Amino acid sequence: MANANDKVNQKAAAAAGATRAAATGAAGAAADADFVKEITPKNVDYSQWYVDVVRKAELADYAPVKGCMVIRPAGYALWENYQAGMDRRFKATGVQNAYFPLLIPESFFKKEAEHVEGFAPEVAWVTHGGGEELTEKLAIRPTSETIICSMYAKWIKSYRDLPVLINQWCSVLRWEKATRPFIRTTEFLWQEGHTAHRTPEEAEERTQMMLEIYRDFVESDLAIPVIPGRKSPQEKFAGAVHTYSIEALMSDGRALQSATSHNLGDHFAKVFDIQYLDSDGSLKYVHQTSWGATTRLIGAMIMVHGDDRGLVIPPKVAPTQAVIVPIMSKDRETVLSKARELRRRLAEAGFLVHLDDRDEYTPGWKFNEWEMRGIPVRIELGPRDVKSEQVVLVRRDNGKKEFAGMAGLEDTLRATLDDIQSSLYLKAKRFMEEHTKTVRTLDEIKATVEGERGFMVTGWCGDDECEDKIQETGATIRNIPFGQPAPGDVPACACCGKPGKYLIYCARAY
RNA sequence: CGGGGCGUGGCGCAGGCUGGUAGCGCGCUUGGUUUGGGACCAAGAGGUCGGAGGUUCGAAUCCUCUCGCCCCGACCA
Repeated sequence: MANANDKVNQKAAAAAGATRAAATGAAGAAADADFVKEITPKNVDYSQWYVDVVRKAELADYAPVKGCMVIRPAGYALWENYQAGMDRRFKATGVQNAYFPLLIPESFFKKEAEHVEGFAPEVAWVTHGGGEELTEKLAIRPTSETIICSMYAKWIKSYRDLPVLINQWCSVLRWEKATRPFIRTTEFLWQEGHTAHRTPEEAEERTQMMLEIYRDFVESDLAIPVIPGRKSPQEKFAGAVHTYSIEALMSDGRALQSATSHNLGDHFAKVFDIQYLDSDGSLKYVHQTSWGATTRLIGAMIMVHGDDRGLVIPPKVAPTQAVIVPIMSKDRETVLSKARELRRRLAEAGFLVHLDDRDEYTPGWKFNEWEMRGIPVRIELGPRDVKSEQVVLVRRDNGKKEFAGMAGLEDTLRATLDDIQSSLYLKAKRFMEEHTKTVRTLDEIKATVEGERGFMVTGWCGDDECEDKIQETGATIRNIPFGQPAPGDVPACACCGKPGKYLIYCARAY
């Protein structure tokens, strides 16, 4: 890593002198390498690029404990915006927030057989407290179904108590073997929604409703296109009847499960004895759902939109939407007071705007710095602009510069941010489409996984053995997308060649 | 958990083979000149070389163990 990085930087530094003179003021993607230091280019080492972006943009840093990371203010501000975007949508459907304990008694955890089996390998246990060994060890929650179900059993008595729609924002712990910042860490932040319903139909409706909320949030706010669908039985949540997911495609061609929604049926209700008296006088088990999204979505945003200059944040979730960089060469006070006035104006208009009036850095340094941090729009304001009542607007997504009149700047900025938001989505969507191909055989899957990667669309007979064979190629069935073709139009199974039962999306996944 | 790579001031690295008590660039501090794409000059501060043992008169360097990070695979959000 170090050697590759070093060589690249030397090369970039050498090239810089030659090209910098030629690249006058006009910014462009072609000039990328000249200005980027400290970030390994994507095509040299993608993983290193990712880690470099995380650290240089100060989103996170490694913590003293293996697999754990510190989410720094720049990263946490993103998460707060994600939370706001999702929380608002959850509440609009009647969901309320609550908080359940971190520690779960072993006996609770063991009740649902499939659930234990699925999570056992990655659970951390508390065995001592107050200097003494505990009589029953306590699991640090890897997910909260069990503790929440135990409470639902106490709270739910009548059909009039239903539905119960509760969500909690918290962190969970899963002892992972290989970790990467945001994508997979030992402890991670998430939300987990847990609902209880009167009928299976109502539970199923909620399961799909929540997946649709995730799809809407991820596509609208994070500008990441996704494939919504159902997980294969092998890939579903441990203890669920079935699981739905939204799958996104990262810019290295690997898929990332971005959120999941589970129909738990009455599996947990039966082992936790969550029964209600229905209007017909009979005792019935509730039907449940759970659904979650995590800080992994930050990793998705980095990998979908980021480039060799660093982070690119979609305006809708950007903690800072525009940064004003004053050029204070001469007439310092005039420029600065104009910049302050501009900041106030834009803030009053509702924009998240920052004025970088630090004296110790040159404008050029600030340009690079804010690009690395992914701020959607830069507003340059110099003596010439003050005279002509204008500013220079520079877009992070494509580097384009334009002059904008000081009057009506609010409208221009609004339109620019909107355009960046939709451009990012369209660009990602185009990438996903260009990296989605139809395959017919295992060999084709294998070749694709080892080659250009991306999504592979094919048919599947539904047998576990065939899914296992797909997994041996390094790819997995990401999901069975909604909107399946008519039974006769499903392609043949890529493994056994028998008539396909499902159209599936496969990919090498994170 | 297997295979590979790397741990040396805040960051990136050199030194290691051939042991002699640590150096470079960036950053940081102070002063000055600068400011439209990572400015310049001068003077400074900062390191028990990841950790623990061992070999040796002497260890960043050699040996053993250990911890961490990164990459590639198997499992997961």
